[in-house]
Amino acid sequence: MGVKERKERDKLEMRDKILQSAHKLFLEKGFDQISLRSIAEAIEYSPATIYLYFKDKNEIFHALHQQGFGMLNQAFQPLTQIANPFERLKEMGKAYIQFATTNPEVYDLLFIRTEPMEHLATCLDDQWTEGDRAFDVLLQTVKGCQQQGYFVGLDTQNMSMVIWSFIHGLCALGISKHISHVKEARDNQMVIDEIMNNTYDTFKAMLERLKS
Amino acid sequence: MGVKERKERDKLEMRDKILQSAHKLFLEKGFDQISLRSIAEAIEYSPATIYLYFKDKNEIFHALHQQGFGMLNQAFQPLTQIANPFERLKEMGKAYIQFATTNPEVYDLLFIRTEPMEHLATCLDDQWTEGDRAFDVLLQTVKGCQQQGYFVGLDTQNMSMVIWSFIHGLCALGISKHISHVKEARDNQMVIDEIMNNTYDTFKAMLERLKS
DNA sequence: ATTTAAAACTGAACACCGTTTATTAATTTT
DNA sequence: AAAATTAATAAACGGTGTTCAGTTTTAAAT
Repeated sequence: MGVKERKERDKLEMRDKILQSAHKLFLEKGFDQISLRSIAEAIEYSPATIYLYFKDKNEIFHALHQQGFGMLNQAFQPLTQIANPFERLKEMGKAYIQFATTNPEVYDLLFIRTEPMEHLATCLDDQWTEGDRAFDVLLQTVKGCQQQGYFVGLDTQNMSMVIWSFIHGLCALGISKHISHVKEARDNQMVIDEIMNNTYDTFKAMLERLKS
Repeated sequence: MGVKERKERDKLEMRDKILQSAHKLFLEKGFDQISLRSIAEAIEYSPATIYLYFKDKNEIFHALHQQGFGMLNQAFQPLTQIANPFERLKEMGKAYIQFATTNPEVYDLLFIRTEPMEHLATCLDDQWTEGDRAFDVLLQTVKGCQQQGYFVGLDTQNMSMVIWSFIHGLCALGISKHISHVKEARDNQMVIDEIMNNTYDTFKAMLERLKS
Protein backbone atom coordinates (compact mmCIF):
# COMPACT_ATOMS: atom_id res chain seq x y z
CA MET A 1 0.00 0.00 0.00
CA GLY A 2 2.01 2.88 1.36
CA VAL A 3 5.14 1.44 -0.14
CA LYS A 4 5.26 4.00 -2.89
CA GLU A 5 4.87 6.77 -0.39
CA ARG A 6 7.59 5.35 1.79
CA LYS A 7 9.90 5.11 -1.19
CA GLU A 8 9.29 8.73 -2.04
CA ARG A 9 9.99 9.66 1.53
CA ASP A 10 13.19 7.65 1.47
CA LYS A 11 14.20 9.36 -1.73
CA LEU A 12 13.70 12.78 -0.23
CA GLU A 13 15.45 11.72 2.94
CA MET A 14 18.45 10.60 0.94
CA ARG A 15 18.48 13.85 -1.00
CA ASP A 16 18.40 15.69 2.27
CA LYS A 17 21.14 13.57 3.73
CA ILE A 18 23.35 14.33 0.77
CA LEU A 19 22.57 18.03 1.02
CA GLN A 20 23.23 18.11 4.73
CA SER A 21 26.60 16.49 4.30
CA ALA A 22 27.40 18.81 1.43
CA HIS A 23 26.38 21.80 3.52
CA LYS A 24 28.51 20.67 6.41
CA LEU A 25 31.59 20.04 4.29
CA PHE A 26 30.88 23.30 2.51
CA LEU A 27 30.97 25.28 5.74
CA GLU A 28 34.00 23.42 7.03
CA LYS A 29 36.21 23.36 3.99
CA GLY A 30 34.85 25.93 1.60
CA PHE A 31 33.43 25.73 -1.85
CA ASP A 32 36.11 24.22 -3.99
CA GLN A 33 37.31 21.83 -1.33
CA ILE A 34 34.18 19.74 -1.50
CA SER A 35 34.25 16.72 -3.74
CA LEU A 36 31.50 14.31 -4.57
CA ARG A 37 33.78 11.66 -3.23
CA SER A 38 34.07 13.38 0.14
CA ILE A 39 30.30 13.79 0.29
CA ALA A 40 29.90 10.14 -0.59
CA GLU A 41 32.30 9.15 2.13
CA ALA A 42 30.47 11.30 4.66
CA ILE A 43 27.16 9.63 3.98
CA GLU A 44 28.83 6.23 3.66
CA TYR A 45 27.69 5.56 0.13
CA SER A 46 29.51 5.17 -3.13
CA PRO A 47 30.08 8.30 -5.23
CA ALA A 48 27.93 6.86 -8.01
CA THR A 49 24.94 6.73 -5.68
CA ILE A 50 24.80 10.51 -5.55
CA TYR A 51 23.99 10.52 -9.23
CA LEU A 52 20.75 8.68 -8.49
CA TYR A 53 19.58 11.74 -6.57
CA PHE A 54 21.26 14.62 -8.35
CA LYS A 55 21.99 15.20 -12.01
CA ASP A 56 25.48 16.48 -11.29
CA LYS A 57 27.54 18.51 -8.90
CA ASN A 58 26.05 21.79 -10.04
CA GLU A 59 22.58 20.62 -9.09
CA ILE A 60 23.82 20.01 -5.57
CA PHE A 61 25.27 23.49 -5.41
CA HIS A 62 22.10 24.94 -6.79
CA ALA A 63 20.19 23.25 -4.01
CA LEU A 64 22.63 24.69 -1.48
CA HIS A 65 22.17 28.02 -3.20
CA GLN A 66 18.43 27.92 -2.59
CA GLN A 67 19.05 26.78 0.95
CA GLY A 68 21.40 29.72 1.44
CA PHE A 69 18.71 32.10 0.28
CA GLY A 70 16.49 30.64 2.89
CA MET A 71 19.09 31.61 5.50
CA LEU A 72 19.32 35.11 4.08
CA ASN A 73 15.57 35.59 4.08
CA GLN A 74 15.49 34.44 7.66
CA ALA A 75 18.12 37.03 8.56
CA PHE A 76 15.96 39.67 6.89
CA GLN A 77 12.74 38.55 8.57
CA PRO A 78 12.92 40.86 11.61
CA LEU A 79 13.37 43.90 9.39
CA THR A 80 9.79 43.82 8.18
CA GLN A 81 8.88 45.10 11.63
CA ILE A 82 10.55 48.42 10.98
CA ALA A 83 7.93 50.79 9.66
CA ASN A 84 10.15 53.71 8.70
CA PRO A 85 11.55 52.84 5.26
CA PHE A 86 14.82 54.73 5.65
CA GLU A 87 15.50 53.11 9.01
CA ARG A 88 14.61 49.78 7.45
CA LEU A 89 16.95 50.42 4.56
CA LYS A 90 19.84 51.14 6.89
CA GLU A 91 19.15 48.04 8.94
CA MET A 92 18.88 45.97 5.78
CA GLY A 93 22.39 46.96 4.82
CA LYS A 94 23.62 46.17 8.28
CA ALA A 95 21.95 42.76 8.24
CA TYR A 96 23.30 42.05 4.77
CA ILE A 97 26.86 42.82 5.82
CA GLN A 98 26.39 40.84 8.99
CA PHE A 99 25.19 37.87 6.99
CA ALA A 100 28.08 38.07 4.55
CA THR A 101 30.78 38.32 7.18
CA THR A 102 29.42 35.57 9.40
CA ASN A 103 28.66 33.23 6.50
CA PRO A 104 31.33 34.09 3.95
CA GLU A 105 31.17 30.74 2.21
CA VAL A 106 27.42 30.97 1.86
CA TYR A 107 27.62 34.54 0.62
CA ASP A 108 30.23 33.47 -1.88
CA LEU A 109 27.89 30.79 -3.17
CA LEU A 110 24.90 33.12 -3.34
CA PHE A 111 26.37 36.20 -4.95
CA ILE A 112 29.89 35.63 -6.18
CA ARG A 113 30.24 32.16 -7.64
CA THR A 114 28.95 31.84 -11.15
CA GLU A 115 28.29 28.09 -11.05
CA PRO A 116 24.77 28.24 -9.59
CA MET A 117 23.81 30.98 -12.03
CA GLU A 118 25.17 28.98 -14.90
CA HIS A 119 23.27 25.93 -13.79
CA LEU A 120 20.18 28.08 -13.59
CA ALA A 121 20.70 29.18 -17.17
CA THR A 122 20.44 25.55 -18.31
CA CYS A 123 17.14 25.06 -16.52
CA LEU A 124 14.79 26.16 -19.31
CA ASP A 125 12.67 27.68 -16.59
CA ASP A 126 15.47 30.17 -16.38
CA GLN A 127 14.83 32.72 -13.72
CA TRP A 128 16.38 33.58 -10.45
CA THR A 129 13.20 33.82 -8.38
CA GLU A 130 15.02 34.12 -5.06
CA GLY A 131 17.08 36.97 -6.41
CA ASP A 132 14.10 38.68 -7.94
CA ARG A 133 12.20 38.51 -4.70
CA ALA A 134 15.05 39.83 -2.60
CA PHE A 135 15.65 42.67 -5.00
CA ASP A 136 11.98 43.55 -4.93
CA VAL A 137 12.13 43.96 -1.15
CA LEU A 138 14.92 46.47 -1.64
CA LEU A 139 13.01 48.18 -4.42
CA GLN A 140 9.93 48.66 -2.27
CA THR A 141 12.00 50.03 0.57
CA VAL A 142 13.72 52.51 -1.70
CA LYS A 143 10.36 53.56 -3.05
CA GLY A 144 9.22 54.13 0.54
CA CYS A 145 12.27 56.29 1.16
CA GLN A 146 11.52 58.36 -1.90
CA GLN A 147 8.01 58.99 -0.64
CA GLN A 148 9.65 60.46 2.44
CA GLY A 149 11.82 62.79 0.44
CA TYR A 150 14.97 60.74 -0.06
CA PHE A 151 16.61 60.29 -3.46
CA VAL A 152 13.96 62.35 -5.19
CA GLY A 153 14.41 62.65 -8.92
CA LEU A 154 16.43 59.48 -9.06
CA ASP A 155 15.01 56.39 -10.71
CA THR A 156 13.90 53.84 -8.11
CA GLN A 157 15.32 50.86 -9.90
CA ASN A 158 18.65 52.51 -10.60
CA MET A 159 18.88 53.74 -7.03
CA SER A 160 18.23 50.23 -5.77
CA MET A 161 20.95 48.95 -8.03
CA VAL A 162 23.33 51.57 -6.67
CA ILE A 163 22.66 50.47 -3.13
CA TRP A 164 22.90 46.79 -3.89
CA SER A 165 26.09 47.32 -5.89
CA PHE A 166 27.70 49.19 -3.05
CA ILE A 167 26.78 46.70 -0.38
CA HIS A 168 27.69 43.77 -2.52
CA GLY A 169 30.99 45.34 -3.51
CA LEU A 170 31.85 46.01 0.09
CA CYS A 171 31.03 42.45 1.14
CA ALA A 172 32.76 40.92 -1.86
CA LEU A 173 35.96 42.87 -1.22
CA GLY A 174 35.83 42.04 2.46
CA ILE A 175 35.33 38.35 1.91
CA SER A 176 37.77 37.93 -0.93
CA LYS A 177 40.73 39.36 0.98
CA HIS A 178 41.13 42.28 -1.41
CA ILE A 179 41.06 44.86 1.36
CA SER A 180 44.61 45.23 2.49
CA HIS A 181 45.63 48.67 1.29
CA VAL A 182 43.88 50.58 3.90
CA LYS A 183 47.04 50.59 5.85
CA GLU A 184 45.76 50.37 9.41
CA ALA A 185 46.73 46.73 9.39
CA ARG A 186 46.89 43.64 7.25
CA ASP A 187 44.95 40.42 7.06
CA ASN A 188 43.47 40.78 10.49
CA GLN A 189 39.81 39.89 10.33
CA MET A 190 38.97 42.30 13.14
CA VAL A 191 40.40 45.12 11.14
CA ILE A 192 38.64 44.16 7.95
CA ASP A 193 35.34 44.19 9.82
CA GLU A 194 36.19 47.61 11.15
CA ILE A 195 36.94 48.95 7.69
CA MET A 196 33.70 47.53 6.40
CA ASN A 197 31.76 49.15 9.22
CA ASN A 198 33.43 52.50 8.71
CA THR A 199 32.77 52.34 5.00
CA TYR A 200 29.15 51.49 5.56
CA ASP A 201 28.77 54.32 8.06
CA THR A 202 30.11 56.73 5.49
CA PHE A 203 27.68 55.40 2.90
CA LYS A 204 24.81 55.90 5.32
CA ALA A 205 25.99 59.44 5.94
CA MET A 206 25.91 59.98 2.19
CA LEU A 207 22.37 58.71 1.94
CA GLU A 208 21.28 60.92 4.81
CA ARG A 209 22.43 63.93 2.85
CA LEU A 210 20.27 62.96 -0.09
CA LYS A 211 17.10 64.08 1.60
CA SER A 212 15.45 67.07 0.10
CA MET B 1 81.96 34.59 -21.30
CA GLY B 2 78.44 35.90 -21.73
CA VAL B 3 77.10 32.43 -21.46
CA LYS B 4 75.69 32.95 -18.01
CA GLU B 5 73.96 36.08 -19.19
CA ARG B 6 72.47 34.28 -22.17
CA LYS B 7 71.20 31.53 -19.91
CA GLU B 8 69.51 34.01 -17.72
CA ARG B 9 67.94 35.60 -20.76
CA ASP B 10 66.76 32.19 -21.93
CA LYS B 11 65.27 31.53 -18.54
CA LEU B 12 63.32 34.76 -18.64
CA GLU B 13 62.27 34.10 -22.21
CA MET B 14 60.89 30.73 -21.21
CA ARG B 15 59.04 32.24 -18.29
CA ASP B 16 57.58 34.75 -20.65
CA LYS B 17 56.65 32.10 -23.17
CA ILE B 18 54.78 30.18 -20.49
CA LEU B 19 53.07 33.33 -19.32
CA GLN B 20 52.08 34.33 -22.82
CA SER B 21 50.54 30.94 -23.49
CA ALA B 22 48.80 31.03 -20.16
CA HIS B 23 47.47 34.49 -20.88
CA LYS B 24 46.20 33.44 -24.27
CA LEU B 25 44.47 30.33 -23.01
CA PHE B 26 43.17 32.39 -20.13
CA LEU B 27 41.49 34.88 -22.45
CA GLU B 28 40.20 32.17 -24.75
CA LYS B 29 38.86 29.63 -22.31
CA GLY B 30 38.55 31.41 -18.99
CA PHE B 31 40.17 30.94 -15.66
CA ASP B 32 39.28 27.47 -14.57
CA GLN B 33 39.57 25.98 -18.01
CA ILE B 34 43.33 26.40 -18.12
CA SER B 35 45.41 23.43 -17.13
CA LEU B 36 49.14 23.16 -16.78
CA ARG B 37 48.91 20.39 -19.32
CA SER B 38 47.23 22.65 -21.87
CA ILE B 39 49.84 25.33 -21.28
CA ALA B 40 52.55 22.72 -21.67
CA GLU B 41 51.03 21.54 -24.92
CA ALA B 42 50.81 25.08 -26.23
CA ILE B 43 54.49 25.73 -25.67
CA GLU B 44 55.36 22.20 -26.79
CA TYR B 45 57.04 21.17 -23.57
CA SER B 46 56.25 18.57 -20.99
CA PRO B 47 54.08 19.64 -18.04
CA ALA B 48 56.95 18.94 -15.66
CA THR B 49 59.07 21.57 -17.39
CA ILE B 50 56.78 24.33 -16.18
CA TYR B 51 57.79 23.51 -12.65
CA LEU B 52 61.34 24.52 -13.49
CA TYR B 53 60.12 28.06 -14.03
CA PHE B 54 57.20 28.37 -11.64
CA LYS B 55 56.71 26.99 -8.18
CA ASP B 56 53.14 26.00 -8.90
CA LYS B 57 50.00 27.01 -10.72
CA ASN B 58 49.24 29.80 -8.30
CA GLU B 59 52.53 31.46 -9.08
CA ILE B 60 51.57 31.56 -12.73
CA PHE B 61 48.27 33.14 -11.89
CA HIS B 62 49.96 35.62 -9.64
CA ALA B 63 52.19 36.62 -12.54
CA LEU B 64 49.12 37.02 -14.74
CA HIS B 65 47.58 39.01 -11.93
CA GLN B 66 50.46 41.49 -12.00
CA GLN B 67 50.29 41.58 -15.77
CA GLY B 68 46.57 42.34 -15.56
CA PHE B 69 47.31 45.26 -13.28
CA GLY B 70 49.62 46.55 -15.93
CA MET B 71 46.70 46.53 -18.35
CA LEU B 72 44.52 48.35 -15.86
CA ASN B 73 47.14 51.00 -15.20
CA GLN B 74 47.46 51.50 -18.92
CA ALA B 75 43.73 52.02 -19.22
CA PHE B 76 43.97 54.62 -16.46
CA GLN B 77 46.94 56.38 -17.99
CA PRO B 78 44.99 58.98 -20.04
CA LEU B 79 43.04 60.07 -16.97
CA THR B 80 46.03 61.78 -15.42
CA GLN B 81 45.51 64.45 -18.05
CA ILE B 82 42.24 65.52 -16.51
CA ALA B 83 42.97 68.35 -14.13
CA ASN B 84 39.57 68.71 -12.50
CA PRO B 85 39.46 66.03 -9.81
CA PHE B 86 35.72 65.49 -9.92
CA GLU B 87 35.75 65.09 -13.68
CA ARG B 88 38.69 62.77 -13.29
CA LEU B 89 36.85 60.75 -10.68
CA LYS B 90 33.86 60.30 -12.95
CA GLU B 91 36.05 59.24 -15.86
CA MET B 92 37.92 56.86 -13.61
CA GLY B 93 34.71 55.07 -12.83
CA LYS B 94 33.82 54.94 -16.48
CA ALA B 95 37.22 53.57 -17.42
CA TYR B 96 37.05 51.02 -14.62
CA ILE B 97 33.67 49.74 -15.78
CA GLN B 98 34.87 49.73 -19.36
CA PHE B 99 37.88 47.68 -18.38
CA ALA B 100 35.82 45.19 -16.42
CA THR B 101 33.24 44.62 -19.13
CA THR B 102 35.71 44.30 -21.98
CA ASN B 103 38.11 42.10 -20.01
CA PRO B 104 35.84 40.17 -17.69
CA GLU B 105 38.27 37.29 -17.23
CA VAL B 106 41.07 39.67 -16.32
CA TYR B 107 38.86 41.59 -13.95
CA ASP B 108 37.80 38.35 -12.36
CA LEU B 109 41.44 37.46 -11.79
CA LEU B 110 42.34 40.88 -10.43
CA PHE B 111 39.49 41.56 -8.04
CA ILE B 112 37.27 38.56 -7.57
CA ARG B 113 39.33 35.38 -7.49
CA THR B 114 40.95 34.72 -4.16
CA GLU B 115 43.76 32.52 -5.48
CA PRO B 116 46.23 35.31 -6.31
CA MET B 117 45.58 36.98 -2.97
CA GLU B 118 46.09 33.71 -1.17
CA HIS B 119 49.31 33.11 -3.00
CA LEU B 120 50.37 36.59 -2.00
CA ALA B 121 49.71 35.78 1.62
CA THR B 122 52.28 32.99 1.45
CA CYS B 123 54.95 35.30 0.09
CA LEU B 124 56.41 36.52 3.36
CA ASP B 125 56.83 39.86 1.67
CA ASP B 126 53.11 39.98 1.93
CA GLN B 127 51.73 43.12 0.42
CA TRP B 128 49.59 43.95 -2.54
CA THR B 129 51.66 46.79 -3.96
CA GLU B 130 49.66 47.07 -7.17
CA GLY B 131 46.45 47.34 -5.21
CA ASP B 132 47.92 49.83 -2.81
CA ARG B 133 49.08 52.04 -5.63
CA ALA B 134 45.79 51.95 -7.49
CA PHE B 135 43.87 52.73 -4.34
CA ASP B 136 46.16 55.63 -3.64
CA VAL B 137 45.31 57.15 -7.01
CA LEU B 138 41.66 57.03 -6.05
CA LEU B 139 42.44 58.43 -2.64
CA GLN B 140 44.25 61.43 -4.06
CA THR B 141 41.44 62.13 -6.49
CA VAL B 142 38.85 62.01 -3.73
CA LYS B 143 41.00 64.36 -1.69
CA GLY B 144 41.07 66.71 -4.66
CA CYS B 145 37.28 66.57 -4.88
CA GLN B 146 37.00 67.42 -1.22
CA GLN B 147 39.16 70.46 -1.71
CA GLN B 148 36.61 71.59 -4.27
CA GLY B 149 33.72 71.19 -1.90
CA TYR B 150 32.61 67.64 -2.53
CA PHE B 151 32.03 65.11 0.24
CA VAL B 152 33.05 67.59 2.91
CA GLY B 153 33.00 66.23 6.41
CA LEU B 154 33.39 62.69 5.19
CA ASP B 155 36.61 60.80 5.80
CA THR B 156 38.72 60.59 2.66
CA GLN B 157 39.67 56.99 3.08
CA ASN B 158 36.16 55.87 3.88
CA MET B 159 34.78 57.85 0.98
CA SER B 160 37.27 56.20 -1.33
CA MET B 161 36.24 52.82 -0.04
CA VAL B 162 32.60 53.69 -0.68
CA ILE B 163 33.34 54.58 -4.27
CA TRP B 164 35.53 51.56 -4.90
CA SER B 165 32.99 49.27 -3.24
CA PHE B 166 30.21 50.59 -5.43
CA ILE B 167 32.12 50.34 -8.68
CA HIS B 168 33.48 46.94 -7.83
CA GLY B 169 30.09 45.67 -6.78
CA LEU B 170 28.55 46.89 -9.99
CA CYS B 171 31.25 45.25 -12.10
CA ALA B 172 31.21 42.05 -10.09
CA LEU B 173 27.46 41.69 -10.39
CA GLY B 174 27.60 42.46 -14.08
CA ILE B 175 30.33 39.97 -14.80
CA SER B 176 29.04 37.19 -12.62
CA LYS B 177 25.60 37.06 -14.25
CA HIS B 178 23.82 38.04 -11.06
CA ILE B 179 21.93 40.86 -12.70
CA SER B 180 18.80 39.33 -14.05
CA HIS B 181 16.08 40.73 -11.83
CA VAL B 182 15.91 44.08 -13.38
CA LYS B 183 13.20 42.81 -15.57
CA GLU B 184 13.90 44.68 -18.79
CA ALA B 185 15.38 41.52 -20.19
CA ARG B 186 17.41 38.47 -19.31
CA ASP B 187 20.92 37.32 -20.07
CA ASN B 188 21.39 39.71 -22.92
CA GLN B 189 24.81 41.29 -22.66
CA MET B 190 23.64 44.50 -24.31
CA VAL B 191 21.05 44.88 -21.63
CA ILE B 192 23.42 44.16 -18.81
CA ASP B 193 25.73 46.88 -20.09
CA GLU B 194 22.80 49.23 -20.23
CA ILE B 195 21.82 48.48 -16.65
CA MET B 196 25.39 49.04 -15.55
CA ASN B 197 25.54 52.36 -17.32
CA ASN B 198 22.23 53.52 -15.90
CA THR B 199 23.32 52.50 -12.43
CA TYR B 200 26.59 54.34 -12.80
CA ASP B 201 24.81 57.45 -14.07
CA THR B 202 22.63 57.41 -11.00
CA PHE B 203 25.65 57.07 -8.77
CA LYS B 204 27.26 60.04 -10.48
CA ALA B 205 24.08 62.01 -9.95
CA MET B 206 24.29 61.12 -6.28
CA LEU B 207 27.86 62.34 -6.05
CA GLU B 208 26.97 65.58 -7.80
CA ARG B 209 24.48 66.31 -5.07
CA LEU B 210 27.13 65.92 -2.41
CA LYS B 211 28.70 69.26 -3.17
CA SER B 212 28.31 71.83 -0.51
C1' DA C 1 89.07 16.14 -28.27
C1' DT C 2 87.45 13.74 -24.41
C1' DT C 3 85.84 13.49 -20.02
C1' DT C 4 83.21 15.46 -16.37
C1' DA C 5 80.03 18.24 -14.19
C1' DA C 6 75.83 20.66 -14.43
C1' DA C 7 71.77 22.12 -16.21
C1' DA C 8 67.43 21.22 -18.82
C1' DC C 9 63.97 18.27 -19.77
C1' DT C 10 60.67 14.41 -19.58
C1' DG C 11 57.97 9.74 -18.82
C1' DA C 12 55.77 7.73 -15.60
C1' DA C 13 53.68 7.64 -11.58
C1' DC C 14 50.72 9.42 -7.50
C1' DA C 15 46.64 10.95 -5.64
C1' DC C 16 43.03 13.24 -6.61
C1' DC C 17 38.65 14.90 -9.38
C1' DG C 18 33.55 14.43 -11.86
C1' DT C 19 31.10 11.23 -14.38
C1' DT C 20 29.37 6.83 -16.84
C1' DT C 21 28.38 2.04 -17.32
C1' DA C 22 27.90 -2.77 -16.57
C1' DT C 23 26.95 -5.66 -12.86
C1' DT C 24 25.25 -7.13 -8.51
C1' DA C 25 22.05 -6.96 -4.54
C1' DA C 26 17.69 -5.90 -2.63
C1' DT C 27 12.88 -5.27 -2.91
C1' DT C 28 8.27 -5.36 -4.88
C1' DT C 29 4.99 -7.41 -8.05
C1' DT C 30 3.16 -11.05 -10.25
C1' DA D 1 8.72 -18.94 -6.14
C1' DA D 2 9.72 -16.37 -10.29
C1' DA D 3 9.88 -12.19 -12.66
C1' DA D 4 10.45 -7.44 -12.77
C1' DT D 5 11.74 -3.39 -10.89
C1' DT D 6 14.62 -0.50 -8.12
C1' DA D 7 18.90 0.70 -5.52
C1' DA D 8 23.67 0.54 -5.03
C1' DT D 9 28.22 -0.08 -6.42
C1' DA D 10 32.93 -1.46 -8.40
C1' DA D 11 35.53 -0.31 -11.95
C1' DA D 12 36.79 2.36 -15.46
C1' DC D 13 37.45 6.88 -18.36
C1' DG D 14 39.51 10.98 -19.09
C1' DG D 15 40.83 14.75 -16.72
C1' DT D 16 43.58 17.56 -12.99
C1' DG D 17 48.16 19.40 -10.19
C1' DT D 18 52.40 17.72 -8.73
C1' DT D 19 56.74 14.90 -7.83
C1' DC D 20 60.79 12.39 -8.98
C1' DA D 21 63.89 9.20 -10.94
C1' DG D 22 65.97 9.03 -14.85
C1' DT D 23 67.62 10.76 -19.60
C1' DT D 24 69.29 14.04 -22.79
C1' DT D 25 71.49 18.26 -23.80
C1' DT D 26 74.81 21.75 -22.79
C1' DA D 27 78.87 23.91 -20.85
C1' DA D 28 83.27 23.50 -18.36
C1' DA D 29 87.48 21.26 -17.27
C1' DT D 30 90.80 18.27 -18.32
